[in-house]
Amino acid sequence: MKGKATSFDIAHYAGVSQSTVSRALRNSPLVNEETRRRVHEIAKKLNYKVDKNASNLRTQQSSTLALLLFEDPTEDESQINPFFLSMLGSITRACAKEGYDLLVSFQSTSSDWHADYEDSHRADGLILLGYGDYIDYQSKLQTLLDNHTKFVCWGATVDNRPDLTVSCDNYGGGVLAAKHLIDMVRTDCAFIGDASDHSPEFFARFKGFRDTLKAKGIEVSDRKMANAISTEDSGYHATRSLIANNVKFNALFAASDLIAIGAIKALQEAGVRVPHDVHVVGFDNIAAAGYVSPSLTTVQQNTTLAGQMLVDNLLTLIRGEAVTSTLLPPKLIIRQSSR
Amino acid sequence: MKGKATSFDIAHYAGVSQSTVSRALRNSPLVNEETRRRVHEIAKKLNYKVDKNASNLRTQQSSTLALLLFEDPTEDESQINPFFLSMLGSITRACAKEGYDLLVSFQSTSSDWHADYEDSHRADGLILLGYGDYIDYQSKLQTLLDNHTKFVCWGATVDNRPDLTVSCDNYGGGVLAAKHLIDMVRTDCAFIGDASDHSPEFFARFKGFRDTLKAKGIEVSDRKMANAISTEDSGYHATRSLIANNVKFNALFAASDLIAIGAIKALQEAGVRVPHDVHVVGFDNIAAAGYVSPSLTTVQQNTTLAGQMLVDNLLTLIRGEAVTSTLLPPKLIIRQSSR
DNA sequence: ATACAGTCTGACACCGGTGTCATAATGTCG
DNA sequence: CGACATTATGACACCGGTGTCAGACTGTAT
Repeated sequence: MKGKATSFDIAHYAGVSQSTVSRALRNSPLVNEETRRRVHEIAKKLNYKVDKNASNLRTQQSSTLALLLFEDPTEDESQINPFFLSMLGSITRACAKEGYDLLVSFQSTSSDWHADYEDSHRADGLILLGYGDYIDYQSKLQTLLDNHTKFVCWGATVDNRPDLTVSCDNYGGGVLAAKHLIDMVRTDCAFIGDASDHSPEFFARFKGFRDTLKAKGIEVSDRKMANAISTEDSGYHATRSLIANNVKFNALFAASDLIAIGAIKALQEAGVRVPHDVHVVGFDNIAAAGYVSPSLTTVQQNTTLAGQMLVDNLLTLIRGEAVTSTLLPPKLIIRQSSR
Repeated sequence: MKGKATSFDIAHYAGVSQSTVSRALRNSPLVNEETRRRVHEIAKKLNYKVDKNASNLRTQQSSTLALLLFEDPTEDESQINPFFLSMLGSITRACAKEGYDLLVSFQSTSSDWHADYEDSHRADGLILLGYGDYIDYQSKLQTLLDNHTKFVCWGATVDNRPDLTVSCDNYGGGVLAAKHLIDMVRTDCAFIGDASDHSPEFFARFKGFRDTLKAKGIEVSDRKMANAISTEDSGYHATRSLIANNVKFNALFAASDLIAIGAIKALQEAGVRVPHDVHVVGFDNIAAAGYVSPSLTTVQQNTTLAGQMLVDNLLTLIRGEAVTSTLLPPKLIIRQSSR
């Protein structure tokens, strides 16, 4: 036997037609039980596997989803945002559970992601994962919509299509962080992240935080805010600039754990004690949050559930059914950095 | 225009045959420059993308690699070994660089991984990633060999086929760890990992470690060894059992960083100071190694290079050429846990 | 015996490309 | 002008399955 066995080979050995083999292997009720058993047996002996390309071509679907990861570029390309990695894990498992394969692809935020995975029938739908909105992000999403490409987004919203987004309740997370600091009587708060709508997720976290303090009559002044993207380095430098500007605060809310970790490092280097002098709260609950010293209080996003919802919603869309906007509840994890 | 455009649609608009369209799109030198331009233009306008299934079916290859991740089962399924995640990142990037797609799949170690990705023409080759050897691992690899499936392994060896393995020089890494502890005059060493050939990678690390100490006339007694799989929890409990047995040591070598992190926790809980009382050295250099307190001295595996080599070697095999066994040099990263 | 429903199977078109072969059109040279 | 190489194109089989349709066969009611 040269090359791989085909359904014709099985047909030959079983003494039936290829059509019958195809039906038997898919357990069609049309075939006789005895025939079905014989075909399965021979298939197993020949180590036969259905050719996915032929099958997909005929049925016009691929049983495959594509995960497109958009990342802020970092100096060290091999380091991936741990939060996304965690999502990747849960998405992979969710796909497996639903019997779908997963194609993974990193997209440089600058590059022209043609997102041709679905057009080329490599995948039935796309999962878009990444912070914020990049150059042309919305217009590219619009192209996807125009092409009737099925996709769901994590975090970032799609104009007029809230149903395509699965996201953590970032605003609610910001509220949790603020309430916790109010409980701890630490209301002279700084914020590090991106308080513009350039990065919608970070902005929502900030708004929830700010609004909650405001309700208590406390303002977060512009002086106490610094921009950062979600890397340790960026958080470190943003915090240093606050310190250099002689900004005073007794609590700090970071838009992500990586930022918070960088912030703690900058604070400690400046001789500021955490949590004694400054309470720090992060966002995401990445693994490292439990390892840093002091361990980091943070707002947890349930990545397991998130991955499951992304896959579920996408599959629903692919089936042509409607989905509703999905907002996942955040949860405060209190650790040493704020007590 | 309902549905997606096909090459026939383009042929129609361009006033040429479908054959010519196919050739033009692949920039065959056979087609006239002017025709080629017109076809490309129309294709772009129609948002045409080659149907991968049709193309793959005809050419009998998929431009896709499959990554199969084997993990020791943990209680929290969503947490993936960070070292593997790091590998995943570098493999993804390496694939993209070579113009290949990547299918990612988690395999429960217990489940029957038919590894049918290649048989079903979903992927041209497999990358196997996981510690150690599981039930039937070698026999399953043998099945792959029998089926002429192209694959490469990380770490674990394949009987009689060293060329199919890309791996860190685990033995050399163990040597580095031992030499470092000798330099620090901490030679009363414990080892936590798996000092049996059940887990070949861990065993090699141990051998390099043990042999180096032995050359200095120092024995690592069985009493000072405890088994653990690569989780923080497992490292924690293994260390507690050493402490409970009243085993004395002033240095500890852990077969992985996760084990080391669990070990440090157990030591600290028992009132043992790290590094003052016990020096700790890990293996992998996962991100958390830099975050824990004290930060962890460890043997770094170059995951970027490893991912690249895995992909390169696999592609070489797919081209039908020979590859040689690949061993990557480890590097010692000295941090606070050993000084 | 005839009609008819139910069960099972084979023939065949089809999915959308790719590769081969034949051939038309044009140019070149003796 | 005929022989021949060169260039550009179309026709067509093919990859390996899936879905439709027709029909053979069996059993049961009329």
